Amino acid sequence: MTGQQWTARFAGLARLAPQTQQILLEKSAVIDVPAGTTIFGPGNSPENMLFLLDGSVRVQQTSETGHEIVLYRIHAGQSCVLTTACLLAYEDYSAEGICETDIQAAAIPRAVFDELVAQSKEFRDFVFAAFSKRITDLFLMIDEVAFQKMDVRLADKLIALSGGQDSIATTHQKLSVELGTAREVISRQLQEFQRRGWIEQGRGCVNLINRTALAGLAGQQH
Amino acid sequence: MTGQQWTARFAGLARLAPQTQQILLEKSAVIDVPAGTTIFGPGNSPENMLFLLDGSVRVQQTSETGHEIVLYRIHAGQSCVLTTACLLAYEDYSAEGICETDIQAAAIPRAVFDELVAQSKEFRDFVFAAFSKRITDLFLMIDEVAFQKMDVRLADKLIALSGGQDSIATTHQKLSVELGTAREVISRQLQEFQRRGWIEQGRGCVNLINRTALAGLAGQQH
DNA sequence: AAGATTCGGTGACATTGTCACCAAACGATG
DNA sequence: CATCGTTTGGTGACAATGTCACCGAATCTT
Repeated sequence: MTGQQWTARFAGLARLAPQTQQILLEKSAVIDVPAGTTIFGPGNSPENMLFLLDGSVRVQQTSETGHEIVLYRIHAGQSCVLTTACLLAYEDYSAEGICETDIQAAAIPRAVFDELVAQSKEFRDFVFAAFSKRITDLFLMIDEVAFQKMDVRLADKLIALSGGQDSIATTHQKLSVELGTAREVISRQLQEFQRRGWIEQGRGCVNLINRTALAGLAGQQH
Repeated sequence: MTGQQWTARFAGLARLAPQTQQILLEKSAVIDVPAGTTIFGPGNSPENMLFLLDGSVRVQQTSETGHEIVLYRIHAGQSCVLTTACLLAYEDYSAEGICETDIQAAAIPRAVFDELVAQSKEFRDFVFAAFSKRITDLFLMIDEVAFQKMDVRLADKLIALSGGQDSIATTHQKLSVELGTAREVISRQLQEFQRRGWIEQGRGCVNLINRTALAGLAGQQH
């Protein structure tokens, strides 16, 4: 992947005017970052707005009590809205972004971003749509954290993390961070799922045996 | 309050170029809405972006299980970011905005908003700062809902709702919606605060007796 | 092979959420 | 004023979840 013409690969950017795409291509740098890197976090504000070309970034937060929770993920074709937000508002991050895979991203300088927002209605719509989606997703997350039962949330998360595969490489500890709960809660719930024959467990992995049953629980609303 | 020159009254807008302020003043309509009105919600998307000149709007969400939770409030000088978001992203609202007081607002048509974002760097900064603040506040709320103890959250909320006064006109039910919990939980916790001599209760009101003690609990982080 | 670390299991208990009631206060109405 | 319905808040039992203090087994390091 050379990075040339990357604007054409994503629906949100391909509809930009040719000269707008040209500015993006000319004035941004394509960078590669290895998995595990913290690309932004407290005391580490990037100079540029990142547009993710390949890979995924996990955004999570650590509370003052030491509890962690995953807020969302950024995938290829998405911009890091929090980066954008903090670039523009001069605020400290309250969250950190960790590369879950090796990633490739376009680094767009602040001034270029501002110029594009001013010049291109399509780019404005892209940016505001990203903000909007992020906020409404956070609304849904608040609803889930506040009101959804843990078994439903865990079933939901297992389906989401499986990505169509039947085996998930993760630990109880990592799952507890995904949902903002305690490791013991995950252990008990997975035992219950196993007792029902919906999953099988190994050290560091969970195998989905009955995806339909899990999806049924996840789909329930109360 | 005539509404003339309202742009000058708010720090975020007063620094706009005079011609930008002129566009805002000329192309937006100042409207008055009585307390209790739902200014936006599912199936009720406003045509305009609202900029609040006076009063406050409570934004809350009802889950599919019927549980309610207050997400945030919009006060004078703030724009309704969710309105903005949905104007620009064509999405359905997942939340509703209810006037807590009689309000006065400037209704800015979508096209005018877009024009201002394109023309004025100061306006862009204002809008993105509002989005950024909203998102980081939602991060804090997720952290609080997921990890903070209920007594701390309630003490915090009582201080916030008091607005410096020593008497709060509210019900246990309303407080439970503020925190996304059950009425019984609020009742028990308020009884405990009363037992400690921190508050006194009347039907439909809570009187703060020992604000310092409440603030101390609210300030604790674990 | 030995020691350290990670991973997961377990029981006891505290906190919070849910449910099914109840009674008192309040408001509307005749 | 008397009555009725609604709102508000109190209560106990129980379920779900969070917290704490452990433990042993698997894995990794050296």
